[in-house]
Amino acid sequence: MRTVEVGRERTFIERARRRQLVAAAIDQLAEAGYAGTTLAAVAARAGVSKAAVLYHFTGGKDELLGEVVGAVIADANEVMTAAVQSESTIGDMLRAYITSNVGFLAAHRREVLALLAVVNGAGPRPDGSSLYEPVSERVVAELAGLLRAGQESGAFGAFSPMVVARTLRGSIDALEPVLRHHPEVDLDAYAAELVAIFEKVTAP
Amino acid sequence: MRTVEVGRERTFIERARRRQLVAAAIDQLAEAGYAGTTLAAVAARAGVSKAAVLYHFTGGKDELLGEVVGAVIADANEVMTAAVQSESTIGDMLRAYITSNVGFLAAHRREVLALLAVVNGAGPRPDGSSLYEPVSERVVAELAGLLRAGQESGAFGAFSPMVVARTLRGSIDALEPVLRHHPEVDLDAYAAELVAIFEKVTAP
Amino acid sequence: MRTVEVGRERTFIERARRRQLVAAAIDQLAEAGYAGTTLAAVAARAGVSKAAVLYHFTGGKDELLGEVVGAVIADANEVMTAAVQSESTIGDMLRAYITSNVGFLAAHRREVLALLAVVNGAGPRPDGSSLYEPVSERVVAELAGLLRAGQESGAFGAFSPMVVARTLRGSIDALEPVLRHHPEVDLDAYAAELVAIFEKVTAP
Amino acid sequence: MRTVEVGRERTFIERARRRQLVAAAIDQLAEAGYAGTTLAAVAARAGVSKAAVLYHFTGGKDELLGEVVGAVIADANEVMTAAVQSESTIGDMLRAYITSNVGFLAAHRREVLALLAVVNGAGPRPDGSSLYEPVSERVVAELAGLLRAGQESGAFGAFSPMVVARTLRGSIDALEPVLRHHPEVDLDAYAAELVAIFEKVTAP
DNA sequence: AATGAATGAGAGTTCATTCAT
DNA sequence: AATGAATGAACTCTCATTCAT
Repeated sequence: MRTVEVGRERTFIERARRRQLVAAAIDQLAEAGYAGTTLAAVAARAGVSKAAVLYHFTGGKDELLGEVVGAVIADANEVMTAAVQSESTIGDMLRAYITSNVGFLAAHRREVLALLAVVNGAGPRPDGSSLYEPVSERVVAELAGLLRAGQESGAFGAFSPMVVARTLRGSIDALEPVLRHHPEVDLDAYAAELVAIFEKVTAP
Repeated sequence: MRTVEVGRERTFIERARRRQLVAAAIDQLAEAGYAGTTLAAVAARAGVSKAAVLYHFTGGKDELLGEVVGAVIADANEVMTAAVQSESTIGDMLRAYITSNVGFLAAHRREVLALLAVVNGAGPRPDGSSLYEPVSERVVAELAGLLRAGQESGAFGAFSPMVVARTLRGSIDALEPVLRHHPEVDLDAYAAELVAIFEKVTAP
Repeated sequence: MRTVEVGRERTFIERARRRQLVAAAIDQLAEAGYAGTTLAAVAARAGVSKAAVLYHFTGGKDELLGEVVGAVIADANEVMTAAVQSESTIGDMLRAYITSNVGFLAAHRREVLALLAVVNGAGPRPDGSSLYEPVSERVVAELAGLLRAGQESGAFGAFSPMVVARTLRGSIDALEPVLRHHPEVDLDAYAAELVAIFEKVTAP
Repeated sequence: MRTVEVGRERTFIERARRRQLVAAAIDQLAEAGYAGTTLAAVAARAGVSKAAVLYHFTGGKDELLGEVVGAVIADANEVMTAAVQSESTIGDMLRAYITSNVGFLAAHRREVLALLAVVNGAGPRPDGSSLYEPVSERVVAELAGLLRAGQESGAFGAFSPMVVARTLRGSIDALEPVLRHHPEVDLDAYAAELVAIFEKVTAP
């Protein structure tokens, strides 16, 4: 019964409602976490009925949360890709990667908290597979690629690209409690510190 | 909310049962994640009834998971404190911190996966408070203290202790997917890489 | 409950649409059964919106399914009445009843499956009343009348007209699984067997 | 999560509760039909909560209704097998089949109405397969076997065993509206009429 | 004539928790 | 010390129906 019409056209109003519902879901996730994000809560936040949410997201909660994840990742990707690609040296690219990433976190606290809530909250599937971990692993792999390229070009020194990539991702993800509980922290300064740290790490 | 009935005596058998149930909870958390860890699942794993779990953990699921967190943290603390305190220079202490931490991860995969499942999976309480984040924050603060001491003694160079502390914690927590999905990774080598990284970062 | 708005005029287009929707409902009933026949499914099959179905069938699902029942029964009636009335002896009439009925089943599998789906699937109303059983009872009563007339004219022997009428109806309705799952069965031969059976039963 | 411990032991109380719930389901099915038989209705009838029903029938509604079907079929089988096997000639067996079957209907109206409600109401599965039709088909096949044996022994005349078997089943199933709406009908007499009918049909 | 949007009522199901035994 | 039985609250999801446009 679940129609999977891939390229299905959407009206303007429908797109607006979907955006509104995704926004409500993001807010709810950021504030109440994965477990606290029920369809009822999202619907109430958006001022509509539960059924309305399911009307717009035929795929149910999965589709809604999937859209949250997709939307935030797409936004972040856009910002970061632009920042990284506008640089010419690999060292500058790494700097841009860090600063644009932290910048995105600072500018989209709620979105990022929501993303982390979903990715951490949606445990392993009953069959053991994991829904979102492949995404993270891909991100780490790409980052490792950048680092390895830097080494090959002589811009970076010796280190294990995978370990440093994982370390960098972990360093950025570790900002979650800061986002949530320490809004007073100056994230630009934080980004500058991170840049300094990874300059030391990658120095030739 | 965790009741701390001061002076509550426990018989030997009772302590044994509690330990058994905590172990079952750890296994369940490591395999099925936070959402997959229901009282029924834990009880079944331990071969007892749901009611038995609640008999031993009057505080309900919260108390059980709290005990999981407490037990794993206590174990880790013991190992790491011993390792760190057996060193004499601050640099060696940092190295010991990292290697003993990764060593603990390697030796207690299930426990650590369980701990992370609880800490990441248990969202904010309905009242907004957070159950486990203070623990992490305390850990970060202690680590920052160590780093700051190193700076004051001249053993370490200039950097933001809080940022590096958070970075180090994030780096270690980022090992979770490795623990879960890449058992082939040599964690001793990984620890050595991490040591190298943070030697560069803290170098005077 | 079926509203009979006397004198309600319908345009040509409206009648066509209704016929189309009834046809879609028949197809859906035949394939997916009573439970699988939702307004959404019928609308999708007809290529219109759910709301369109309700626009044409103000009485809602009840009216739509009622029309299905009515249409199929009317069709069957027409065929069978013609067949029966073209015979002159009562014995021939009974034969014609059976063969034309099975013939209708063979020629209108989908319609008959749909009819049976509705009649068997629609349970008693909440108030206890039954929507379609009166129809069946009327059919049985008419058939019993034919049999009784045969007895009074001396063409048939002794038997309970009501029991034989019910038996004959049951015999024909028992063809449902054949229609659905055994399309290879030769229904003409089946009809001939039924005729033979009821000739024995009604023989003087 | 659904444990399928086949040979699972049940306590006395549990068996009693299950029987009670099956009885409540039978009553509900007989009175309100398949669609009217919700877990809430069954639970209310039994004076327990919905959750209690699911506590005793881990498999949910499917298991409950399956038990209804199984129980009624087992009861009917017992009665009819005993009746048929206590006869020595095939002709007597057929008579016993009919009378014991109608006798069971008379003595267990509600059970039989419930059985028919489930078998007719549970439409085709989404995958197209049917849950209970195989049962009916098996019954028809067995009956046809009996008839064929009668023919081979010379006790019965010429006819199609499958058609007569289907006809007999249909004849008995056609008693449903009588059970439901005509409690005044004398079912012993009805059975005698059926016996007479099928004696004529099977006469050598 | 027809629809997209929205909804309320109710479905089956899960789970932490209570309580008499 | 431990349990079987039971429950209430909450969850996701389905469906016939309404209504402004």
